Amino acid sequence: MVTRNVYFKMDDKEKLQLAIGKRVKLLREERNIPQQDLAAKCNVEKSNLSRLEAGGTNPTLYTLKRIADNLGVSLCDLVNLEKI
Amino acid sequence: MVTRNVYFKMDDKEKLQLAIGKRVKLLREERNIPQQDLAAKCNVEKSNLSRLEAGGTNPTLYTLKRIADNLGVSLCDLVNLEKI
DNA sequence: GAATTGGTTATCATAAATGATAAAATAAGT
DNA sequence: ACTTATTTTATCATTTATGATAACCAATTC
Repeated sequence: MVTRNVYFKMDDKEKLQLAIGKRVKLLREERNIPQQDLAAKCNVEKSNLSRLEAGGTNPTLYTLKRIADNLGVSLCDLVNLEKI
Repeated sequence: MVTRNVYFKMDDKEKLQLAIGKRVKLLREERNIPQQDLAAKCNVEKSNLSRLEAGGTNPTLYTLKRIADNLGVSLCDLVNLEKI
């Protein structure tokens, strides 16, 4: 049995994922852009974007950058999340 | 024009990676924190952090969050990159 | 009711991020 | 020059983000 030395509580990651998902969904819906349209613009699979908005993934910087660009916000603005 | 790209053409992803790496390195050095110390605090491998600062990886949001926290900046601030 | 629209969920494959370790290179101090 | 500290680089294993596809659900619209 390998004991991993986890510095952060395990649900910090999950909270972060939920927060970024919520933020993307909010910004997208404010602009009335269907999920699949945003996905297409960003060159991400719609299933992937659905998972992301649901907090089911820990997106990479590049994925976030493409989403930010196509939502018309800065990367900084996109990751301006509620306190976690 | 012949677009043969004999000379290396950096794509957006690579530029982004270089930019975030540069930013992390700058913030870390401003605080006089050795790479290995920051890596340990963030619970990331020092080799991983070295690659990240060199622009050799496309970090996930959670990795960036841990780095931001341990550098004492917000995520928003960490990804406040030069125009790409 | 059938078709459409927007979204979700499941599964599998692949690419890539990260972990883990070691060695080599570089810088800094004595 | 000799340590010591710091960083870089290489390699391999593991985990996971993403791609790709399909099926499904819930409203709407014709």
